[in-house]
Amino acid sequence: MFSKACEYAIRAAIFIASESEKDKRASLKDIAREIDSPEAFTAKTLQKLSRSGIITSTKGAHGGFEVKGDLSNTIMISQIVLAIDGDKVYTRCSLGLHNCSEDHPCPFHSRFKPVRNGLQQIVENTSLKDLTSGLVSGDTFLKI
Amino acid sequence: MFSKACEYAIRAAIFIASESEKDKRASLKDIAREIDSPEAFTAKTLQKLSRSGIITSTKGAHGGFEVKGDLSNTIMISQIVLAIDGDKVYTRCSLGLHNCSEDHPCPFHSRFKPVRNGLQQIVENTSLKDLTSGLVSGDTFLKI
DNA sequence: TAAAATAAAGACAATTAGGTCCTTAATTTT
DNA sequence: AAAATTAAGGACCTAATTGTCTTTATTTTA
Ligand code: FES
Ligand code: FES
Repeated sequence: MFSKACEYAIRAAIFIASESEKDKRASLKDIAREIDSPEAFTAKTLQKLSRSGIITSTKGAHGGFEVKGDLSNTIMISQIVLAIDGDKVYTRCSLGLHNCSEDHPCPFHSRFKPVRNGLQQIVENTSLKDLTSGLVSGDTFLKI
Repeated sequence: MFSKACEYAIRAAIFIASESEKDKRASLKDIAREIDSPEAFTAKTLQKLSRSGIITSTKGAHGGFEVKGDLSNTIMISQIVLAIDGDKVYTRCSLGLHNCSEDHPCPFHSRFKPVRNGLQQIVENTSLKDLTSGLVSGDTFLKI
C-alpha cells in the first residue's frame, strides 16, 4: 500500500507533531527510537518532508524537527503521502494496465475504484492533528 | 497494492477462463501476448495457480492452460490473490506496525480498516466468471 | 518411432526498494 | 574561539522483486 519510507514518514510526522505540541523539537535519534525505524533511512524521508514544508528542521544543539504553529491542523495525511510516494496510490490500475481510465478499464476497475476513492477520501480528510491526538491520549501507538 | 506477479496472475486467469468458455486451452505464448506480460515470468505465476488448483495445465501439442468445468463461477479473486501474494493485503498494518490489532492500533487503524475491509469484500465476492464476462462482451480490457 | 509442441524447473541477471556510512554544514554551548 | 551537537548530502551496500535463459519432462502428431 504505502512504501516503507512513507510509513516511517507518517509515523515520524505524528511523533514530531506530538512533541511540537509540548514546544519541544524532536531529534532524529529520538524519532527513530520512538517510531522504531532505521535512523539514517528515516533521515532521508524527513529531509523530503522538510523540503515539502510539512516539518521544519533546525541544526545544532537543541535542534531537531518540529511542526510549526498550528500547521498540524491544516496538514493532511495526503500531503505526506504525496511528498513521499507521489499520487500513484490513487491513480494506478489495480491490474497493472498502463493507465487507469474509464474508457479503457480493466475488468476490476468498476469494483476497485470505490475502494481506492475511499482511501483517497480518508487521507485527504485526515489531518496530522487528527492522528496525533490519539497518540497523546494513549489510545494509539507508533511502534511494535 | 497487488504485486506484479499477482496482477499478471489475475489477468492471465481471466484470459484463460475466457478461452475455456470456448473450450480452448490457452498456451503460455498466447497468454503473454494477450495480457502483454513477460512470458517466462508469467509462467512462474501460472505454475502457482496450477498448484493451487485454480487452473489446470497440460503439456504437449495442443496443451496449455484451462479453467475446468464451471470452476470460474466458484473461484473467487481472493483465491488468486491468496495463492500469489498471501493474505498480507488484508492483514498488514497501514503504517507498518508489526501487526495490525484492535488492542494495539496505529493512529490510522480505525480509518484504514474499513477501506481494507472494502477491498477484502470485493475480492472475496467477485468470481473469476464475473470478471471474464466483461472481457467477453468487450467492455473491459487486459492490456495497454 | 521420431519429431514437434508444450509446460516445469532451476539457475541466473537486472531492477527497485530499503538501508548504511561517512563527510560536511550549521548552530549552540562552554 | 573551540568543542559539542545536530541535520544535510552523497556514495555505497543489501535484500526483495521482477525478469531471462537453458534444460528437462510430457504429450501429441506425423
Ligand atoms: S483500469 Fe484497472 S483499476 Fe482502473
Ligand atoms: S494497526 Fe495499523 S492498520 Fe491496524
